[in-house]
Order: sequence, then structure tokens, then C-alpha cells
Amino acid sequence: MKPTEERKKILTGVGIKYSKQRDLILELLNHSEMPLTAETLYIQIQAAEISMNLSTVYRVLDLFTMKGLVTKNYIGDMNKALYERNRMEHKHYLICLKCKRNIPIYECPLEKFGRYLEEKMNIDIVSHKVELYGYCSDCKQKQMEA
Amino acid sequence: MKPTEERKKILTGVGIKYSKQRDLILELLNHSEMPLTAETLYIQIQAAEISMNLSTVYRVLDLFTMKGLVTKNYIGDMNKALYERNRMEHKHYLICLKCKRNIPIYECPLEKFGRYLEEKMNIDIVSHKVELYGYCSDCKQKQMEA
DNA sequence: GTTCCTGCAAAGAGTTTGCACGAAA
DNA sequence: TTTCGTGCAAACTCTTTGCAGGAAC
Repeated sequence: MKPTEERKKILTGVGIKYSKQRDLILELLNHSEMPLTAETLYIQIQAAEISMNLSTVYRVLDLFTMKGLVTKNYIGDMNKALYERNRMEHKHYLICLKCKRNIPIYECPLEKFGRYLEEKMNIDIVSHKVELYGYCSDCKQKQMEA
Repeated sequence: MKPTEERKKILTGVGIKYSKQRDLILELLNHSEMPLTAETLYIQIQAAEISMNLSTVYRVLDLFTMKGLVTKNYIGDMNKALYERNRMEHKHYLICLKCKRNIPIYECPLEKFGRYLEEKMNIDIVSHKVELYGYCSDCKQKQMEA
């Protein structure tokens, strides 16, 4: 099955039509390790052969978010949304204060803690978000060399 | 010492001038248990006797943030900033999906986890942010009664 | 042929900024 | 008296929306 065919199946699978714009955005998100802003995506799109309006980017991202293909988030004190392919895996990020990269972290201490809190406070926890701020190993190294 | 005097001392303590606008904003933030948007603050201000422009609210909040009196954050997929008095205590919030309240939680499982990650991944963690999403005990109760 | 996606342009929300006046030290 | 904080209006950034034409099925 060709890559495009695979993505077509993903789109129809969640009950939405195929279009080359949606296909491209899905492909870009599939290949990105880290969350992207609408603008970053838009710039990547301009480098590709398919052109597209910014409002289309937003509409497609909104649609993908509603269909669960993508997650939308605001991080720290930045007032731009970050969009990321929802791979149904539980992960968080270390946001490097120097190079601004988002380094994924797959372990999580909150499962257990959540269940403990639910009992103690009589609440229901549905999901959670964790952001770690600090320095990635590359930047830590450079800092020590300097 | 009168409350206003106390706040005056806080302002001059971080090296900024006193003004009745800054005093009022500081007072409102001091008395709020949860993070507030600039607009919410602005509405609360209009209810008080002192009037103030929205841009002043933003300028004062920015200044307070730079001086460390206040923390600024974006939560979930909401594109409005939340400002909160920085009380130098470590806490997180349960954000209720029903009533949208922020319920503070003072325990945190990330201290230990952070140290573990630092060693394992050779990184430096400076700070972190945790958001829990779910239902507060009030809304949980109501849901069960319905 | 019908449905609904997209481009374009305009509007909307949240936030920031330049400038002149006014208040704090 | 000098410094700097504030009001006002305008600008700016990110995002959303209405409408008409065009693509997907």
C-alpha cells in the first residue's frame, strides 16, 4: 500500500473526505517528532509543491483535532497553539530552555499518583499534561564545555 | 501595618513604583485562590471604585511577571493567558471539565521522578508543570445524582 | 450531480505599543 | 521637578468565518 493510500484510509476511517491538502498536512504531522504550530506547518507546506491557504491549515488542524487524529496544546507562556499527531501513546516533553526543542519522555509517574488523588480527594481524573523545563543533554554538554 | 502599606512594601521591594492601579491588581491577585485572565481581573476592577484601562492591566501583569510577583501560563487549548500570584509554593491544579474551576493540589510526584530522569537522560530539569483534567468532587457528585 | 473543501478577504479575540498627560517620589 | 505610570487609540498577532468557486465521490 502506497503511503498516500494509507493516509487516505486514515481520513476515510474517521469519516472525512480525502483532499490533497489534508493528505499533505497529515503526512507532515506523521513525520514530525515534535509538536508544530500552524505557521510552522504552513511554511513547510510552502516548501512543498502543493500550495494552501493559512485558513485551510487551521481548518484542517481543527478537523483533525475533533476527529482525534491530532492533539492541540498551548505550552508555557507562548500564545500559539501546538499541534501534534495523536499516536495514542502516553508521553510528555522536556522543553529545552536553550534550544527550545521538545524532547519526548515516555515514562510517567502520574498514573499511580492520579489514582491516589482520586481516592483522597473524591475526584475523577480523565487526563493530564506534564511539561518539564530544563536543558537537554546537548545543551547541558555545551554549557559545561564553555 | 495596613494592608495597602504591606503591598506598597512589596512593590518597592522588587524595585517598582507604587500606584493605586498596581496596588489594586496586587490585592486582587493576593485574594484569588486560582489563576485569573486579564479580562477577569479587568471585570473585577470595574466593580471596584478604581477605574483602569485594559492595557494598564496587561502592562501591570507583564511587569509583575518580570519581577517574579506573578506567574503567567496558558492552560489546555485555551488561548488566553492566566495570571496568578507567585506564592513560592509548589502546586498544580485539577481543571474541572464541567465547571472549569482550578482546584489546587499541593502534593507532587515529580520531584523524585525528575531526579531519576536527570540521571537517566543526562539532562537538567529546572522546573515543571502539571495539569490534571477531570471532574471535581462537586461535579462528580451531581453527575452521580443525575 | 451532489456534497463539502478550499481560497480569499474580512472580521474577531487577545495582547502590545506610541504618545501625551498626569501622578508618584 | 523629574521620573515614570496611565489612558486612549491604533496596531499587531493568532485564529475564525462567510461566501463563492472548485474538487472529490
